[in-house]
Amino acid sequence: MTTIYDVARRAGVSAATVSRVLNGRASVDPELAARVRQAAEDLDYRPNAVARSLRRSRTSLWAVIISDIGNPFFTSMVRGVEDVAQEAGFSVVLCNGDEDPEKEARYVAAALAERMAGVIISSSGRPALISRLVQAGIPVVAIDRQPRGVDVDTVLVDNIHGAEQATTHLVGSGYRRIACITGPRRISTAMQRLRGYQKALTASGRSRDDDLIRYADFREEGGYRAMASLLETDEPPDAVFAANNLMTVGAVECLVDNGVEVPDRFGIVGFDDIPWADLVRPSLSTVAQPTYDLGRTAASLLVERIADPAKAPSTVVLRTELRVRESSAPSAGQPSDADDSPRRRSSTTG
Amino acid sequence: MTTIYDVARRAGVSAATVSRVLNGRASVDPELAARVRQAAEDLDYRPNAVARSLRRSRTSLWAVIISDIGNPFFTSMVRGVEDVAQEAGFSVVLCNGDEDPEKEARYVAAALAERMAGVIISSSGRPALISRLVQAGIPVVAIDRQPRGVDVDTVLVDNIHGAEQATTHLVGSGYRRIACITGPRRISTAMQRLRGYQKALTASGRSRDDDLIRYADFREEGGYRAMASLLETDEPPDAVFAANNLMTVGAVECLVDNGVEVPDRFGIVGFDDIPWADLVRPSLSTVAQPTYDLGRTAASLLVERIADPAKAPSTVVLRTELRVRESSAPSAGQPSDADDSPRRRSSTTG
DNA sequence: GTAGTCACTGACATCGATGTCAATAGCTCC
DNA sequence: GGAGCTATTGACATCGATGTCAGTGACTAC
Repeated sequence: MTTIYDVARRAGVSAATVSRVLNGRASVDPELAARVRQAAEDLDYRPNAVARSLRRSRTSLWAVIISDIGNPFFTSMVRGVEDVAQEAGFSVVLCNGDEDPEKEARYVAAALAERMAGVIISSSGRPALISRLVQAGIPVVAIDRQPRGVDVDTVLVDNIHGAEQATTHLVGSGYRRIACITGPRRISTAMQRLRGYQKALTASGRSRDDDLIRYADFREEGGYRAMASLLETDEPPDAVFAANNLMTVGAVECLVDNGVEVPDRFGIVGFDDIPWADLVRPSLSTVAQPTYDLGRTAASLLVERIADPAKAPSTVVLRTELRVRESSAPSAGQPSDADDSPRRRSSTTG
Repeated sequence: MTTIYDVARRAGVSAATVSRVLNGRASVDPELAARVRQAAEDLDYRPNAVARSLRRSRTSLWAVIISDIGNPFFTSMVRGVEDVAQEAGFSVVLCNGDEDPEKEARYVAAALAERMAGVIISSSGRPALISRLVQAGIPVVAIDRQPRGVDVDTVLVDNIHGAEQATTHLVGSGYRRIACITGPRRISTAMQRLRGYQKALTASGRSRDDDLIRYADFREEGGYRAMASLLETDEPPDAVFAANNLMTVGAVECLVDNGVEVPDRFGIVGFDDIPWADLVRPSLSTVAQPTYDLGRTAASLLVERIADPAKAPSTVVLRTELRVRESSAPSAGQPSDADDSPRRRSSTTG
């Protein structure tokens, strides 16, 4: 690979001058500048980012550590991050924490070792990981999940309100025994969505029944198993609120496998939209999150923090939106166009 | 951040000795070594990967440049890469090319500038990008898509055979006018899958009709538009082979929106599986790819290439598997259990 | 004519880790 | 006892880009 010295030699100047020309930071004689540019082009010179990072003690890479690359929620978020990052002159690399604290720790270590310019993290692990980044002076933004006991910029959605709205909707649709499949206790979104569910039940005057709550793993299989376990109880529920998209899919698969009629016999609403929600039969009611905007917002916060590392951390909360589709609307409550639209084929035959 | 000199000072040795202890490359007095390790731990010392990379002129990061992070095909592949990378002591960062040659070029530039240890790329752009990496001496493996005119390690699936099998299956199911929605002409998989389709039609004695071919963009919207345009022709098809998963979803959405009965009036098979293929109604017949193994294989090739940069490039071709579900099986040809399983609700009413 | 200002340039140190080389000490062998 | 060997250690150069500082020449102001 050609270095700055090769360019300097070819242009007949010093390395310092080449650096000045290519970074445009100081004035250089136009004729010399032209020679340098020509030499750089002739040699197809590309500055060594490693050397530059070492000298400047900062890089131009952001690490986005997401907790499950297989979850479409994160992929859309990443696009939002990328778009802002690019405008600000950063490149984004993704790290797949995979809901595995070990794996996540490895990526945090890598981000530290590589002295990344910033980190956006949706943590499934210990808040200590985030503290470590903060202590090392690496700008961090937490996204989607709130790390406990660490004071960093954070972007969240109103989980409690979203879950409350979804549960209230199930109540309003006439379901009587509403269960909740939420995520691991250590993850803030799991607990907040559970709280929203409980709040809605209390508000509608229902008694609280912990037998109706399952803590799963935010994955499809976990949702399936949790649903199966709910169906096996003495008094099975007739509706469920699932705290993320993959578990919703798992729960529906379980219902289908057990021949339970959705939505007539059983209602379901999931937190977070899924792609192709319209293609699935019955189509799924969901609490949609502004995933792209989550990413954009987090990235903007990161840009600000990099510009001013001393500023006080802020938390941004974005709103969710309940999207009612077929899975939570028993035929009695359906809008009148339900049966003649070609996109709707609700199973009212059973 | 603490440096190697801080550790050296605290342990009362030279920086060289610290380096030796921590890398275990040369013999050091056990007592000194213990002091060094203690000091490193006391100070929570983490070697600066940037400085190390500069000195060694190689990093321990792999870049995986995928063409669409929203496509589940790639997410599963990435897991395969990660698992192998970890065993070999590398970290994987993902770059989202987003089917955009510009964006992809930026990530290739970043991989070059950062002197990444290796690159696995599913290129949507010009082969020149890959050549540039090769010329710079960066180990590269092409995955999923074959770059033209560049001699690098490559991992592919048998696209022609898979497409041929899918199309033959449509022929065998009794469909008569079978269309093909493929991807951009510049992408090898698009052209190979088209060729497989054509081969199958020729083999079954059908005449070739270029009006039945659409070149879309490998995305959902493109699939939708292509399907719409096929339906608008004077002699619309009664079946379609779609060359990737997202376009298949788009095509199905278009069919549903137009009230076309699948599979009785119209058959469809897509290349590459989708998650929740079983939840979608009608469930989709697909050509499944061994995505995880694709990733593992590519990663293994990369490990070998890094170990021996001079070895001759090899190409590995993995097999696909046709998964017949509802979307390509009109009721006449259905197996007998089609109508009483709770998972099957084919629309035989129309 | 001289001091002062300005634009421009190159030499040099620096970022942090590591490879190389020479120096030292301890040992064996004859 | 001295040559020869090995094990261990630190000083130093190095990777490539860039910030700093001093020096040069041209120009202006008095």
